[in-house]
Amino acid sequence: MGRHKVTIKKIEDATRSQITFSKRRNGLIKKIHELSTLSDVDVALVAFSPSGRVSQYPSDNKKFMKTLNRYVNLPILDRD
Amino acid sequence: MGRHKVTIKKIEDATRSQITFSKRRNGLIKKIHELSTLSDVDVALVAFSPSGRVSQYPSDNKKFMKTLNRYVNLPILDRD
DNA sequence: GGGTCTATTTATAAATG
DNA sequence: TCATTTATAAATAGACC
Repeated sequence: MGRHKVTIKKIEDATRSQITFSKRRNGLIKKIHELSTLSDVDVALVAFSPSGRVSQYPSDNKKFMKTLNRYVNLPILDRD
Repeated sequence: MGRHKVTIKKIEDATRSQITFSKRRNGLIKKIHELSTLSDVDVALVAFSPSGRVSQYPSDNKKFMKTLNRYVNLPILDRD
């Protein structure tokens, strides 16, 4: 989407990579919030930026860790 | 997007909720893959379905746990 | 339960403040 | 950097199989 069609491969230009990361991370977090709300489910996301900073969803750490722990404590056969 | 505009609130009908979950989860995982590839970054996702089954990204458990551990070991001040 | 179609909404690439 | 604009690509709601 956007002015041009984009091929999904690593963006070598660091500036463009960072800009794309910021915009798409925002879109991703919005979509996760929508999925979580619409279907009333637990979702957690961790995303490292090109510079190594981290974003998470949900922003509340207790809720975030609760979802991760729910995953970790799940019998492996019930995963995916 | 789609035939009608949708309000972001819990879908009470269980069947519609499940269908929406499946479709949007697929879209979400595609977008995460794109972000991860375009900006060459680590991203991890956990999503529980309405019936309690879990989906994850990346599907490879070692890569997945590596990203989670990278997060857990990060100094709290470097988060978000 | 997953796959296809398509009208329509939404995300976003590039350009610009 | 961070926000806004706008043309265009992409996601998806509902219907169907």
